[in-house]
Amino acid sequence: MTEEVKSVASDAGKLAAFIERIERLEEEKKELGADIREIFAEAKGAGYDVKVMRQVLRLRKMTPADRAEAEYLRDEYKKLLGIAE
Amino acid sequence: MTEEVKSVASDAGKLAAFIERIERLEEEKKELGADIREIFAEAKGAGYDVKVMRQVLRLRKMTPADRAEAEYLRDEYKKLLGIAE
Amino acid sequence: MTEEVKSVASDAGKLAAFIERIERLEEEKKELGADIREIFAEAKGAGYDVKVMRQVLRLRKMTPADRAEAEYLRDEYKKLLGIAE
Amino acid sequence: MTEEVKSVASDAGKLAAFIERIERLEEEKKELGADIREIFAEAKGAGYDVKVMRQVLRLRKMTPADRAEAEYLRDEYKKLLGIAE
DNA sequence: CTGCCATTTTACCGGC
DNA sequence: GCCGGTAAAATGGCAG
Repeated sequence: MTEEVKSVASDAGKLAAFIERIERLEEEKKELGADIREIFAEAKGAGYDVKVMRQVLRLRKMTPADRAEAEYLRDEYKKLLGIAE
Repeated sequence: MTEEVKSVASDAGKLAAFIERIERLEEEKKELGADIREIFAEAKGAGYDVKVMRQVLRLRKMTPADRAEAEYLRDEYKKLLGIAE
Repeated sequence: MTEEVKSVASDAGKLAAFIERIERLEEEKKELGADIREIFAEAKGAGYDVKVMRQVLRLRKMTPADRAEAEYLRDEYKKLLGIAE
Repeated sequence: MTEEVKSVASDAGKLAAFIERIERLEEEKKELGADIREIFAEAKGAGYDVKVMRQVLRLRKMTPADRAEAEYLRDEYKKLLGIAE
């Protein structure tokens, strides 16, 4: 007596609801992205270097172990290629 | 003759404030991403195909964009023809 | 149980070789960019409007892409309809 | 007796020639890009970390002064934000 | 010098 | 769990 096999056209409204909820959330996400860009612009106006800020943000996201690993690799590659410290 | 404008040692708190505001917003963005994934999971549980849903979302996004594109192309051609003859 | 697979201290020459091949190709790319700019300059000297030329180039690139796009959209819709009914 | 005011439809062939030369060069540029991506893939297959390779390439492009400046700024920001060395 | 556009780069997500 | 491709973001370059 399986009545629920695969949702099809019958509950189109349900699918539409899912889609719309997702679209709403994506819209909010987009706005947050805009807010973030605004803050970077503001920081730039205050004399900070946006690129470096992004690097730092990346570092703060990493665990200490990841950070160590990343720095280790970069240093090794630099050594192998003869880039001065 | 100060050419050095980049903010550095001064305003430790200001930089930190910018960074923290950004991190807060990124956190919210991340949460929205999680919410969206949840809805997909829910829809999947209701028998919908996630891949198809993503296609629908993409199409809904693209279709208006495409219309704008087509209009843009027409405009460009008109401009070019206006110049050439 | 070596879990460390990332190449590091070994093969200094190998890494350097990869890097140098890439740098060589990037160099060539850059030169092509310069050649292109030169042609624009030449065309400008011959009385053509660079901006318009760029539009023409863009249109010539986009028009086929757009056709592909339209076909793609049709396919997607067909697929979706095929599933829904 | 200015005969050369603005090139127009009359020398359409000339414009076409410029356009085609440019398109040819752009095509070559694109191929070089593909070649580069291929090398990265090869390096990856050999166990190298592509992301780090890109960092190193960037470093190699910088002058020592730029490099020092970038590292100085990054370190300062890290200090200000309390990121451990 | 600023804004725009193209390219590159990063992050995400489903599939294997 | 990793890899691949795909979409968004960011960076760099150019014309104005």
